[in-house]
Amino acid sequence: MAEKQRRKPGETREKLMTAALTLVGKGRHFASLGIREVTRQAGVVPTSFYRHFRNMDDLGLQLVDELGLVLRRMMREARANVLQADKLIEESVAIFISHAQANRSFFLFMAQGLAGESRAVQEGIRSEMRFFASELANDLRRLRLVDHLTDQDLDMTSDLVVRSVAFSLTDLLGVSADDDYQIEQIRKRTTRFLQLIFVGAAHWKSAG
Amino acid sequence: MAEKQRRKPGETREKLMTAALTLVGKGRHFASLGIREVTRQAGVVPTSFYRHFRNMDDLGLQLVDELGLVLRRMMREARANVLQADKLIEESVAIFISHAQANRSFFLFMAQGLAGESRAVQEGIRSEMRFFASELANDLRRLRLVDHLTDQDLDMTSDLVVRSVAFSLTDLLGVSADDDYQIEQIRKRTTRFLQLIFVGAAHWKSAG
DNA sequence: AATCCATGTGTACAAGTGTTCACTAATGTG
DNA sequence: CACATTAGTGAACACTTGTACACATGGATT
Repeated sequence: MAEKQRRKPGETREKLMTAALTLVGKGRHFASLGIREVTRQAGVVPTSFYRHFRNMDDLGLQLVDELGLVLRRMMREARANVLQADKLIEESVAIFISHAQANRSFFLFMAQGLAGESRAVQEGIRSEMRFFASELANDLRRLRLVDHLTDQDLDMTSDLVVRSVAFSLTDLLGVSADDDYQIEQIRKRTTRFLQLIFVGAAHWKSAG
Repeated sequence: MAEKQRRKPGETREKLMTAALTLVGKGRHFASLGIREVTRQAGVVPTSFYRHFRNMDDLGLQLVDELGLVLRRMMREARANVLQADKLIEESVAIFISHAQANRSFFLFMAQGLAGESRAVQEGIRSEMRFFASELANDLRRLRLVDHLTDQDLDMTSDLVVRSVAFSLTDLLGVSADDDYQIEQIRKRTTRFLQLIFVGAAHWKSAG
């Protein structure tokens, strides 16, 4: 019989989170996942679940935390790789798309969670997006590309940018991961969205 | 015992769809609803479900069709009520928000379906949004406010507008329906988003 | 008036669900 | 080394689930 096999601490915990993400990656919605289902996918007995999470919402919240890490990695890479200001938008979008592909399940979870069942998860994801937007605003301020904007207007612009990119995410996750043509279309369209927004920001007069 | 009580044709069908929406309105996610749960909410025996729908996805698809009607009503009202071009954005946003409040469950369903479990529902909602965007493009063309834009750029602008509004929807549905302050904030922010986009469109040069 | 069919009802069943409990082995701490 | 804690296991529970079946009934069609 299968004996207890204790391995690295937190390994089962990680297996459970990965299992949930895997199921989401297979097309399931997080809200419809059950404890037994997740433990089965993880190759663990159902009772083990309670050693690490109180319920599925709890697991979702911890996934949001990990999502935060993914987003921070993405920001860091963008900051490191986007050198020429004139290619800023194109390159940022490209980096975003490649990260979204590499962490497909994570971003699926994020897109689902925005209108998900758990209010806490919803709020967590929203909060991550706000953080992302505020970091973007800082970067833009630092680059001094939009000096004429008030802080408030800059925040609004960043917010709109982040939302637009997030929405493109749902486009991206809707097409199969190897449909290069469609992905290229999404990349182009997202780029143009952002360009349009920045043209607007360049000519924006506050309190208009 | 409760005898069969045949009423208007399609009444049970409607009761089932309303029941699903009601549950969504109560905070449940559509993907996590079950047949028994919906029939229970509708006050109908589980087997009745199969007289009208093959499964929950099927019910979802029919909800998307009804959602289309709601959107069309909203468009019609916007066209009838937005008279002065200079208040176009403000008034459209106001109409949108009031419709979103009046049909809260419908729009919750829409927000959920965008990243939902059923690919067909997802595609249906996306298709409704495309239609909405193309209608918006037509209206803008008719009003001759953005004459310098190519058809393609006009489509892109409309698309971005619809997406931004749709995202605001998730903000709106996240706050309680009688939190006037928050709703007013969302209204203002959405209005500014659209103004920013239109400033961008006004200064947009194609093939930039 | 006879018939058909769409739509309703009740019963049944096998499978899956969340959660509790008592038990056990590995690990970190004294 | 002894011991408390953590993290794994399997069996059991009371329910809920989707779906199939046989049957009833009202309205429409013939």
